Amino acid sequence: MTTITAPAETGHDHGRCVDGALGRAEALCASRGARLTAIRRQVLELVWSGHRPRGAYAILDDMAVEGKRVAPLTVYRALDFLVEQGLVHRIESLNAYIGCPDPDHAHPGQFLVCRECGNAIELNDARVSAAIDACARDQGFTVDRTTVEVRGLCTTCRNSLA
Amino acid sequence: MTTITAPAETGHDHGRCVDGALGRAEALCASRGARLTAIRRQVLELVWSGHRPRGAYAILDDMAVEGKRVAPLTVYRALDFLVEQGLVHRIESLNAYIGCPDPDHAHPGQFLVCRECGNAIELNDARVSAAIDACARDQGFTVDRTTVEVRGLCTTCRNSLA
DNA sequence: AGCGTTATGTAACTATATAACAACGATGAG
DNA sequence: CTCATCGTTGTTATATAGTTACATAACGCT
Ligand SMILES: [Zn+2]
Ligand SMILES: [Zn+2]
Ligand SMILES: [Zn+2]
Ligand SMILES: [Zn+2]
Repeated sequence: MTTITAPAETGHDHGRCVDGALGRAEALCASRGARLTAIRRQVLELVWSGHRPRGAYAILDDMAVEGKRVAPLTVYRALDFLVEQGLVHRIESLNAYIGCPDPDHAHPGQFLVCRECGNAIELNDARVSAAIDACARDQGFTVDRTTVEVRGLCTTCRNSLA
Repeated sequence: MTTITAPAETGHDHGRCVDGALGRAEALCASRGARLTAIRRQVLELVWSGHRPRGAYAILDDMAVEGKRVAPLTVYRALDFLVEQGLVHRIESLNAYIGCPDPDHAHPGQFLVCRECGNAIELNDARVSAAIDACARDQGFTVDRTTVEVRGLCTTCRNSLA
């Protein structure tokens, strides 16, 4: 199984994309009895403002109105909640966060991150997971969490640089 | 091919371990015309002070003598050099650095990091690399660099917690 | 309403990393 | 050997990322 999110499809209607994500989040939280409060919802929406990972402080800036800034903690708490619920993934190599297109099914998170456009494509490839699990098993290592992040150049950017 | 470093072998003589790493570094830099200066050598030695990833500021503390501290930049510059030469890997999920046991052959870096003892085992498993490359190819993505980090519990710690 | 739990506010602080510019020092050409 | 050059290091300031401690407010149940 390989699930793919295409961030920069031609004709991509991002408003719809965000609405879908927020809708799934509402439903998921409701079904779990988790509270998607106003702040958490706003942070989730801001994480989804594009398909490139967004840093906590960028979100913090987004939330400022008329010189009034929320505290970093407010954002980090919301992000912690969203990550816990699987609505958002953290990209370790960028210290940034990105919305998950498929929060209903638990999965690690494997990402291709373009160095030019900054977009991140989420994969969840069974071959990769299986290979990692096999290695861990060989070492007698019990896996909690895996981080797979690939930096490089996406198709679109490669073509446009040619 | 699966290369393994066992950080916590019983009877592991760490002095020898460090000497070996420094020797390989000397030879490698000499063969490349790269300059392993006193500072760089010291930072490499401190990275190798154990088999757990060490943060830049921890190294900075290590280097302080009688209240005299070097600047962060000094450490970061040395680490940049060491990473560039493949003598050290950066662990993204910990913002920390660890010595590479096999700097002579270029390789990404795949790590199992124990949540209890903090030790990191470096793997370089061809199955994992192949699976990732295949995914990237499927997406038309050109790979620069891959980050594979697995967090969990090592054999030793699992047994001692039992 | 009363009460425990969960979420948010506020402030100060720690940790991680980079920028800009000056000074030093090894190396090689002349 | 001397000077010019380039890579390395020093110094100071600043940017970015994340946490601790404690107070207050909202919610959800009885
Ligand atoms: Zn996901
Ligand atoms: Zn791109
Ligand atoms: Zn290595
Ligand atoms: Zn362990």
